[in-house]
Amino acid sequence: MKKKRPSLKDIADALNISTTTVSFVLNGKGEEKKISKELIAKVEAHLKEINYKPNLVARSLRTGSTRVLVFMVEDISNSHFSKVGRIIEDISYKNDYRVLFCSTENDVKRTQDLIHLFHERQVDGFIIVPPPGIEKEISYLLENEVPVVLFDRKIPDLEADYVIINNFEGAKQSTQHLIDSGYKNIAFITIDLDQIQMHDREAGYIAALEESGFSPNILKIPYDTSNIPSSREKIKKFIEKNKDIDAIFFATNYLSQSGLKCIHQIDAKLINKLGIISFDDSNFFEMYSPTVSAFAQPVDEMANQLMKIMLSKLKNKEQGVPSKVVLDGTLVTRESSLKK
Amino acid sequence: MKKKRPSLKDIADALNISTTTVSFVLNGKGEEKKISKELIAKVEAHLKEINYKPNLVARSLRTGSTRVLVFMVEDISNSHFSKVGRIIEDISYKNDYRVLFCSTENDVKRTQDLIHLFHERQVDGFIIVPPPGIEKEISYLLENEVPVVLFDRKIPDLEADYVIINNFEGAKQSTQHLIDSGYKNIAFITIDLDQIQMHDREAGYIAALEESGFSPNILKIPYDTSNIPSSREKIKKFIEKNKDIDAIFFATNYLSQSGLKCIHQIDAKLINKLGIISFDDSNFFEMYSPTVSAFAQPVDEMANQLMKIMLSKLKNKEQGVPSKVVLDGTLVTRESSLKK
DNA sequence: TTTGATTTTTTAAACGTATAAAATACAATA
DNA sequence: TATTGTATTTTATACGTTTAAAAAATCAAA
Repeated sequence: MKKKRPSLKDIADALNISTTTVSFVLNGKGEEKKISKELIAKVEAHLKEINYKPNLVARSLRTGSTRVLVFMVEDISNSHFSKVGRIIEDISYKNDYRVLFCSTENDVKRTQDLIHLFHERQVDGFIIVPPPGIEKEISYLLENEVPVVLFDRKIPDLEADYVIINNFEGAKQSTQHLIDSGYKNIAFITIDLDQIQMHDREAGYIAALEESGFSPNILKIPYDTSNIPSSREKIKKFIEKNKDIDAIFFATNYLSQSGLKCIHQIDAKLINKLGIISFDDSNFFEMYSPTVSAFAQPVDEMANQLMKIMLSKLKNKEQGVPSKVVLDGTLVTRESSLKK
Repeated sequence: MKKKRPSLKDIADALNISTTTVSFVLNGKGEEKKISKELIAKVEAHLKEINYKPNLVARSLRTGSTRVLVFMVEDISNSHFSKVGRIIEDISYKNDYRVLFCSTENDVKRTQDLIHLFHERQVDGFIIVPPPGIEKEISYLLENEVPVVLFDRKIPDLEADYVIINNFEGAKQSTQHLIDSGYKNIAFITIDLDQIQMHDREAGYIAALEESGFSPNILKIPYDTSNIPSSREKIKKFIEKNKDIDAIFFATNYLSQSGLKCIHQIDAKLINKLGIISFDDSNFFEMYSPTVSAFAQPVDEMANQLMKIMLSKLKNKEQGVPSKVVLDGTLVTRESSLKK
């Protein structure tokens, strides 16, 4: 005795009216469609009584819209991304959209799968932090006129909307701050990925050093979520070998966290001698001792801009030139970057 | 000039055959349905050529199945849950299901929204870590014969399938281990939530102490993700006030992490005097210094059991008595729980 | 060249909703 | 009374699939 979920038809039959009428009332179009007050009341009462839940799959098929957006980032548990995600979720809710979150882990194959999974299920829009090599899938979405907004990094030569920050300036400013604090031997620890935002950060670091006549000292770690211990080994060796380093600029917040652990392991007192600054802020940094300085991305503004673009694309399917938004971050100076 | 995505009909028209034939080939039923080899080849070639992607919304409406499962946990960024999630995702993929992850944040309202969101979109099954107060929605799903498997904690008086661990035994064993290591004044720091697994852990702690004639010393922190600093204040005060404590048993891995930071802040050397053990393991624990002992849940087995139950429910919609699986965890002893 | 058997392909309906267009009811007007 | 207008409700179709059942095509035997 399998209980079938009631459909509009069942309700219509029970009340001896047409499905159209029920549908109008259900969608709050009763008045507009001039359904009589009594009938509206009757239908509403019945809907409530049986606790009717519409079949959104059927609705989506009919309307062509799922009212679902996808937010795909490198790692949703990274507080930088999850903060943006939370704001996006709020704005979406207010506009009657739901948001699905997922992590690409910077893996192309996985990202492709996710994009297809959601596109075939007709989600209405994508907000994506694109991993390297994903150009083709993004183009595919674009060709099919699916709203896409890139975030955190753009894809060169691709005419897509994006919201990013000025990575070069941010990195230059951060490095300059360390120089201003009196550090003279500033290392840069980054990820060995061919992504434009990483190149920009590196370039900003080098530019600041050159202006002051210092020379760069860079360590590149392979990006590999599954092998954190090995990255930590690399960082450790690097620090131990370069005894003259008096400050380190980490290119991402998770690198900083790994780095701090390494520093602690090498020598619990070492942290008090090194100047530290991180690209991207993290909750962790104001809890650590010493508190850690960071170049923070404008989380609120990014989320707002992303959703502004997304909502406008959802509204007018025909689109003009892509919006290319480049925001400035702010340097948050805490204890770790002050000369001791 | 909006480009419509091609449908089965379009393909059928282009090839001058019926949609049925196309559908059979698309679903690999060509041979079975005795479509001629040449026609199969022709259709397949065309499908590939236009890079056809079926509309899964339409398919779901027709078949009544989305082949999507939902994995709802307290916090997907907690490594305990994300490890289980990863295995579940693997098994699901092999069985042609996709998995959506989401965090309830232990919030009833949010969980209700999520359950409705997904149920109305006809997902095929739910694996849920139920927050307190969610009984009604779970019952609702059960009544509608939606496959649900609870995990991490059960709901008393609810006839649902679940996979949990023996929290009482785990806590007792962990406490006993501290006693065996020579600690005499063991505190228990837990979350002030009316959840059965928390009660069991507390009871296990108390039972072990009583057997050895020690008396319990318990701190309960309110569960509140948004207010981590305040919990840390509470822990800090508790430790500072109870100078005689020589060991602490934390009821969850995130409490342990907060706790470790507090201990470090109070006195960098304090960690070397205290015995520490955590319920639930974490990646963090083997990186910390000292490495942290934990009572680890059998992540692999839990995931396997969860999926075994889920897949069987998905197969035979009619179900007999619920599967109630209670697993044993294992004590992972590391440096932090050895007497110094 | 008809019959039957077999192979191959198509017709038609269904899933549950939304909505344009048509239909009905009812009152007011001429 | 017939006509027009307005208010209310329904009919019919579409969205893109899947699939039972019917139909057509092919071939072998009689």
